[in-house]
Amino acid sequence: MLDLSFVRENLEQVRQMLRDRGLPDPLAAFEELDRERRKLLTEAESRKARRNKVSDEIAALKKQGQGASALIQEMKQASAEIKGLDEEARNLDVQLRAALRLIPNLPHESVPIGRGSGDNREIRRWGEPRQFDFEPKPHWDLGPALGILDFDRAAKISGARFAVYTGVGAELERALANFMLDLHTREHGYTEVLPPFIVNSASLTGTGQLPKFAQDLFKLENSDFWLIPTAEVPVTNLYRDEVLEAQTLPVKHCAWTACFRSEAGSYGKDTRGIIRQHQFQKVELVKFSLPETSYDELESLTRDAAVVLERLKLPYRVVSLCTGDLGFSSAKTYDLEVWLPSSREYKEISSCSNFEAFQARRANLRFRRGKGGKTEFLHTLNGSGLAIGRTWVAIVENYQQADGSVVIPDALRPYLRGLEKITRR
RNA sequence: GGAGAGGUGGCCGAGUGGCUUAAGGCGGCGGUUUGCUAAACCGUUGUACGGCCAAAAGCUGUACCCAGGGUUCGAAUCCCUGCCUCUCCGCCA
Repeated sequence: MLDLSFVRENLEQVRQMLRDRGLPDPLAAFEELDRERRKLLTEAESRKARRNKVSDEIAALKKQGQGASALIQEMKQASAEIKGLDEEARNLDVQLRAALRLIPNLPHESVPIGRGSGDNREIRRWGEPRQFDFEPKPHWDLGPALGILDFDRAAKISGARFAVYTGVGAELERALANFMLDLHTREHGYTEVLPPFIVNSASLTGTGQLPKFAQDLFKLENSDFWLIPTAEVPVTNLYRDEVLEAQTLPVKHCAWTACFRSEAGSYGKDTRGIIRQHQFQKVELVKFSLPETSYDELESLTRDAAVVLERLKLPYRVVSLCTGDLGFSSAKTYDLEVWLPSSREYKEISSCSNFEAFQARRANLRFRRGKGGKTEFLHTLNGSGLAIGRTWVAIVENYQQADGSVVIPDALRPYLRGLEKITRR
């Protein structure tokens, strides 16, 4: 959410931003609503001031044993009027906030302007895609053939967009989680968190998934419980409504969780394999930062995520998302895209974003400089470090051999009791 | 699932409709005293949104005692609903 007075004072800039993002303008009535609301508020408040004063007078009169029925009658009337004014003001406030919550974040000035993924800017590449002397197979052929992935039984017990990992397939998934968590906690200075995978709607509103993106989420029946679409939600909300001390910043957390997404509206996209699933695992990196250092923190967070790919020797590139492709809450996003030989393209495996104060305002995440300082909204950042299922895919596809076996990258072998190769058994 | 007790400022804790401008204490901050430390003493103390002001300081208004409704001229206090915490019982990995 953007700051109300910021929008009030920079209406044209906000409108230009919406055009850059290619979105309709929800601000048509904004100025009028805002003005009317403030007028009502001032009126109601001055009447309340009078009511408070007269109530004291009534108390004083009664104490002296005098009657006050004329004043009480007057205040009865006044209270009814105040009630009406309050209600009108609240109405306008609800409308105003609804409009405000539908406005996406302002992109950082370094974000390229463009309409879609075609306008994203490549920042750098790492590693060379391997030259195969045979036709590389997709993971949805390799996995079932090796007996480490089972789509048929997943469809039976759950449905489409689910997978069962078996044997070394399951172990590989677990090894990747441990490998990533160890790297980020021991070498990159993140404190591990294992949060609930179910959160309430206040948390989802804090990070911006609600109210606009409810259709992407799984909701549990007869409750205010939702399955988390990413660890970003519980971890960013850890400090909701709290005031952190400036010297503790940046606070850096990593978390392994399962993630659940309804994938409504993605019919026909990535239908084969495990690229797009209703349930997947992810290690997430989350930072709470001072405003003035948040873009440095974005660079280092992106590096921290990229190190996972480098240790696994998986070729990747870094892309800066353009205004049209940028997420709702993000001011700037780098996608890490890993090379997938079967489709001969780079595929998103991590998305690292600086939200500036956008989430902090919604979730009321603040910090204080020194003892007497004013509270300020801090900046939040997060990125996958990495999506585990997609890393699993990248390893199986990039390390496949002509005979259908898969070599385990060196860095992962200690996590798989020294196993060097996955073969059909 | 059953029974009960609770939710008040950074923390502890008082507060049964107006004398509360939320007592008192702890902590924090500033000061006096002190060779230093400690102690004692004095002062001070939250958040949000408005108004006055060029701006800051300052002054001022409103709201906030878990949340949302209600009763009342007036609610931390009375009523209703919800959420959360704790204790005991039952069930359970």
